[in-house]
Amino acid sequence: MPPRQPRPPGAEPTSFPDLSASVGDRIKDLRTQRGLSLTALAAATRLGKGTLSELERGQRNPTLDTLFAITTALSVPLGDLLVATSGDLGPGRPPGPQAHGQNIDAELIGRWTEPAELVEVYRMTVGQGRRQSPGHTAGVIESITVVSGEVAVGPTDDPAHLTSGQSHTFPGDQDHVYEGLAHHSTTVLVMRYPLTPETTGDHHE
Amino acid sequence: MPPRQPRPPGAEPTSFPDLSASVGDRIKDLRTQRGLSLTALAAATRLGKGTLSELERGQRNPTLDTLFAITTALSVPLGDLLVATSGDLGPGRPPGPQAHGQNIDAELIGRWTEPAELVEVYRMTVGQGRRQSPGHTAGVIESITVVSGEVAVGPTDDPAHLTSGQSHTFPGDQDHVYEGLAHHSTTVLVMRYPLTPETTGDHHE
DNA sequence: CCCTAGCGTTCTATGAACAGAACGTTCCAT
DNA sequence: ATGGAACGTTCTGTTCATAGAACGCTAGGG
Repeated sequence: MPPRQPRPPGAEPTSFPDLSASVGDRIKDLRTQRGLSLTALAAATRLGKGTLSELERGQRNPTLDTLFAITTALSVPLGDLLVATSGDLGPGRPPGPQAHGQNIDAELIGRWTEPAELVEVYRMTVGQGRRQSPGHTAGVIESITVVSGEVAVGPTDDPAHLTSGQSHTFPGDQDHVYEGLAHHSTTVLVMRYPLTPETTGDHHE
Repeated sequence: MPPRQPRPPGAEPTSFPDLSASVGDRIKDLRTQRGLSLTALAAATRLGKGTLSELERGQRNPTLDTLFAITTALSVPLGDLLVATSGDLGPGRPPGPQAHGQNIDAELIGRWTEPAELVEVYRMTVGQGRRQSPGHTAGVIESITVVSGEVAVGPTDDPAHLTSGQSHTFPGDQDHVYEGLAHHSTTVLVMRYPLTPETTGDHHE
């Protein structure tokens, strides 16, 4: 569907139902592609689910903040909402942008490839308590920066104790632990996966 | 869900623009490029010129309709406003001691509010050379994690030397430096702006 | 000196975007 | 059947983006 027509002078000054509708369609496509419910996307974006419901049906005129919250949760560039061309979102990426643990939530906010590695950036919130993580694929390196709260992270036998503003880097391919020491902690997690020839890169600048 | 950005009184706009500010800068650039006054652009877009004035200064959170009206009047694609975080960082700010300068690109990939602060996450790429950054608004804290390459960052008089996987945290409200030591470096930058309850609005009703 | 004309900013009222709760539905488990 | 869990929709009150007017500023002309 054409996203919209450049409105000739004399048309309605307010509200372009075409535009809102096409953006809404696009959001719904992206959401369902990932198998997310409205409730899940609402949680990931921190938007009201009523808001999303009406947005998807073109009954709202979203603000820039709202659009940005949605695109980052869905990990697409902002422009992707505005070119309603039914662009499929590239290869893989079935799992969706966020993962749940009892105590841990991770939302993918950035992902790109370097010459020799794939980089993913997560916003991770950690509730109080300890959580073991088995090693991931070989060669993975994790860097965590604490935004708020207090955590102990790192190799199971030698975790680092971090508070606001502190960072730590450790190998992600051996068992490690995330332990929330405050009631609620927010962190930024950078994961770097060595690029094997099979791991085909993704797009996005 | 992000309620509203902090706009500390009397402070210059940050040179790591938040989303609204960067879009505002972009609009102003495009408008002045064309020799248009606010009044003229208001007429062309059928928006209030007060609206445009505040938009350009990052004091509003425009809706999709508003953005569309502006882009069509200026005949640029909508996406042109939204990638405004790429490119030069801080419009022509510092004639400082930068040797090669300008070689910095920052893309906003995450943004949310904590109870007491606004958090922004950038993917920042740094070319070789040194770049001074003037202090941003009071209380800002920056944390940088190097993904690839090699940089020296921090307070101008005491920068830290970082390579892949290393991180550093420093106050962003005093002069600091970003220096790329490798030909090309990629980093993740976390900026935290204190949210003081009263700085939310410059006017009240 | 006024005056007027253009500029960008600030003010005021209104309507809409928003969060969150309440609702109706469907689909399981018991 | 009955409960409850998940879904998407609708409702309600609050916040904020918007239009347009009023304002202050800087010329330039008579």
